Amino acid sequence: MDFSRRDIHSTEIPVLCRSCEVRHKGMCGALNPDELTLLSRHTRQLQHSSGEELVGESTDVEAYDNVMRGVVKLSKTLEDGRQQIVGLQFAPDLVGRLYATESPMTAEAASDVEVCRVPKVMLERLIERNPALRKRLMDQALRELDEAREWMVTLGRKTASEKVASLLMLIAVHLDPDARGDRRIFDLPMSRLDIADYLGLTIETVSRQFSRLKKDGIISITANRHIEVQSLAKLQSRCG
Amino acid sequence: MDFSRRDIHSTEIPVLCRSCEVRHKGMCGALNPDELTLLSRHTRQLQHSSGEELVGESTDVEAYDNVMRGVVKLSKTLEDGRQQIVGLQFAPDLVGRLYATESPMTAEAASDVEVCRVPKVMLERLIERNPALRKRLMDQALRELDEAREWMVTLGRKTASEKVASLLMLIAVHLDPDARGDRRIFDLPMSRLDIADYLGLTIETVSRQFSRLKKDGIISITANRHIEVQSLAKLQSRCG
DNA sequence: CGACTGATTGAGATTGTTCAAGTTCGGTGG
DNA sequence: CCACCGAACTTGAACAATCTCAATCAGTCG
Repeated sequence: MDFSRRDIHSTEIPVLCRSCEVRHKGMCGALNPDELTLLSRHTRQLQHSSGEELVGESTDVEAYDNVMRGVVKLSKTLEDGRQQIVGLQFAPDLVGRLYATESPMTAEAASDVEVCRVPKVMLERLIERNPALRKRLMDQALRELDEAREWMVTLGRKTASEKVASLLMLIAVHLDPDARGDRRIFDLPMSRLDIADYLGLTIETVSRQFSRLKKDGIISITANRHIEVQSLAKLQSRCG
Repeated sequence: MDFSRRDIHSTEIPVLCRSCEVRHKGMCGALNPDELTLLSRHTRQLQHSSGEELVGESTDVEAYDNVMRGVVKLSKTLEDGRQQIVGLQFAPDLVGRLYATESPMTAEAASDVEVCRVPKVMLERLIERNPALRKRLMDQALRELDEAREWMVTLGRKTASEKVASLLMLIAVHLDPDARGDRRIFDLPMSRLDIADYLGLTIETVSRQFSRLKKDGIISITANRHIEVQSLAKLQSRCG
């Protein structure tokens, strides 16, 4: 969203993975110079605009994507079309189910996104040889599992209003983990429909809950996507 | 449930981990004879009766539990007491959040349970040295993540009736993965309240859905817990 | 046999959905 | 710059699903 909407689809851009500022926190931070050089010869930095699919549900996986910028949503769909978003991935997460030949879900750019695409076998060989990398990916899997279970509580036991508050909280925290103070300003990286699909609600219910949070002075919204959280503490108190 | 309800609480029984029949599929299957011997000197086989807590939410973890028999439920609770079950673990799963000092959830015996308890540091050292073990635990984490996401779809997007059918399906498959044919007979390893907490429903709704499945001839229930699935295919068709 | 726990059933209240208008936003072309 | 357009969002009213509360039933334990 903070990204001029050029009409680019999956455009390669000539930048190496190693030059990315998020690298030390992500996968690449576990690699030594030789490995980075090796990797850079096999990876491509790609841009996807909002809505583009990175990997389809039940399709073969031939590469993993390291998120450099933007937000990727993971979703699953029932036969009749009902959809559930089962995870959001922010930089510097690695997108893709390790070791699976078939993706258990769809990965799609929620906002405009920049990723570093690594061939599947390439990464898996690297994991074999590099314990630090292996540990990082293990930690990511465990963290994602924690988050998935946390979200199960939200889906199963919270009211619509608590669900919406919880999502705003989640995004506020993920988009700017180091921010201080009680206020937050950010752009939602997803549409109302995405939000509804994440929360297990309809867009109408989501909209009503946003209106209520506005009326109660906890947030203000401009241009549909631009959110100002007046008080994280008050928002937290609505999360159930 | 298939276990006489003696009043035993966390009783030690003098059997080594290596002697268990499930070992080749679980963690211990990745160990060589030396490691097994080493392990057997530091582990204890324990029995827990239904309802006993193995690990409390937000408490320190000092050991992991390898499930040998029975079902362990993982749950999280909101401040006001609303509870959500976020996972079920069957033999030969390892219970416990790897590498965390504090457990993100409660682990509790859903049925009477037998576990092999391994000290935390002991197992973590073993993981360092044994790539096969590491891979198994990585695979378990990834599988649990898949299951958690699968369940998010159920929680977020399925109707009460589909939720109940999905749970019966899940249990039928897990309790007897190798069974053939279209019928299944098993004992529910959990109470109606547990089921409700797993599905994000109330016990009344769960009960009504069971009654409906009975009326429609898809299952029959005796003694509250004993389930006969007349047709897995029909049950599947109700899973959404 | 009573008391107790867990499960079922019913009736009414509540929450969230559905369907049907409106409204706002962002882009496009005159 | 403004009018127009489609997509995304909001709002309202009726409806349906699920919850809540209360009564009843079944099985178990003393």
